[in-house]
Amino acid sequence: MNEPNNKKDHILKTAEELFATKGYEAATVRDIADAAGVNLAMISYYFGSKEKLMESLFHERMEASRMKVESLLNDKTMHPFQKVEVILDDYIKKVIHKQSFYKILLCEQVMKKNPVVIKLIRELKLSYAAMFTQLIKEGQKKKIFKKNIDVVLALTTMTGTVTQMIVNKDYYIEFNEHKKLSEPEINTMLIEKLSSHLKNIFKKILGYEE
Amino acid sequence: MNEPNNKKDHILKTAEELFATKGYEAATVRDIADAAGVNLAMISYYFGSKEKLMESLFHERMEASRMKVESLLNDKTMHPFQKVEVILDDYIKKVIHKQSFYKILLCEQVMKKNPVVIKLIRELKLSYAAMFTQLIKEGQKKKIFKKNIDVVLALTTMTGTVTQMIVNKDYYIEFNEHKKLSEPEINTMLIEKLSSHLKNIFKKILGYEE
DNA sequence: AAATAAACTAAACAATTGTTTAACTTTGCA
DNA sequence: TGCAAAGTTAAACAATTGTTTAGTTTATTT
Repeated sequence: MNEPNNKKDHILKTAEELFATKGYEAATVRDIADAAGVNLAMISYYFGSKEKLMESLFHERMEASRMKVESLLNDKTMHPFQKVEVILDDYIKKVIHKQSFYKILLCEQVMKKNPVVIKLIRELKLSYAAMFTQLIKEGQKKKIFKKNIDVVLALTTMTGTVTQMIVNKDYYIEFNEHKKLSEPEINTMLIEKLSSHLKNIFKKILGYEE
Repeated sequence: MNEPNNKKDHILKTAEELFATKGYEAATVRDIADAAGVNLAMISYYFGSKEKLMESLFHERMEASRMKVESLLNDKTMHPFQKVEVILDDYIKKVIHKQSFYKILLCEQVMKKNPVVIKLIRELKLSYAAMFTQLIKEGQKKKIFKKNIDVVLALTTMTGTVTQMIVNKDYYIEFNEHKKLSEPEINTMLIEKLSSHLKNIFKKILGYEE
């Protein structure tokens, strides 16, 4: 399931790991080739260049993690805050289960170097904001959410909290003395904690009283 | 403003800007030397190496932004939540006014490459957590804050929201149509928005009812 | 089986990297 | 003034970078 079935995907997966741990610039094509167990030239052969390898990674991963939002927005039966909860849980799981990619994403947002990557990120952010705006309006129309909600600020807290947790992970474990837990157990715990934490926060942000 | 080592500080400031925009690896010592208008060899002369230049930057900036917490914690007259508000405002202003450094800090937290830098970050994080824990305990003793507050999770939302805002800045301006504002005006607005946003959130996190 | 295309490799490529050298100029002070 | 220390420079250093080449092996098609 998670195992890449062909060589190209294997290189992509290896590159993802190295970009996340060493950074894009510091991870050389030789590092990637060695770690993937393939010849140096195979990276140019399959992707054209290191830069395009990065772009392929973003195309691949962002396509795979696209939200299934339309059905959620059009659902007339589900409660607006339940929809918010679904979005929060969906995002949290995505980030925690794909920490390597979201580390790369975070750094690329800071650098803004690769134009193709920037464009992909921009489109994702704006679609996210538009979707969330619509959802909030629905809740406001039903007098469930308060007026004058700052959408981008709300989403900034969502993405900021979760991505920052990737980086704070070790401190979190150390501070709360969860060292005995295995890696999957830690991730499950983080998802749990982040979920209730952000749902609680979003009640306040949206002015929702249950 | 005493500046005994003008040139060294100038190089440091230039390097900070380039590390923030291009990243540590991509910003070459020649880039830094050219941008600072100094000879290439001056960087090795003053700092020893590129790596130590980075470490000098962190020593310099983190020392300068050290919290004046002791007086805050020992203050018996100020309300616990007022203290939280002071901490939030202090952190927000620091990050917004020193965006370049906090971009670098963010990336370094992801990479974890330079041991000296990692150690500095770790010490800062743990001292922050310890300080905040004490503050929360004070509020709990006075029956103002609720029990079972996740300190690291709370701080993760604080740092995550603010640092993420640096990265979301352009989208925030675009989405809310604030393009006409100047850079200082934007920063003032961001500080204002983040302040009320996080104070609101922390009321919920701490279970504080005004 | 022969021919053609795809997959793969080791070696070489030019360019760039951080750092050092050795010579030169300026500064500070006895 | 004299002169050592500090500051500054252009040039060179070895190592590493991403990419390409030219050739070989493997797979597919006819």
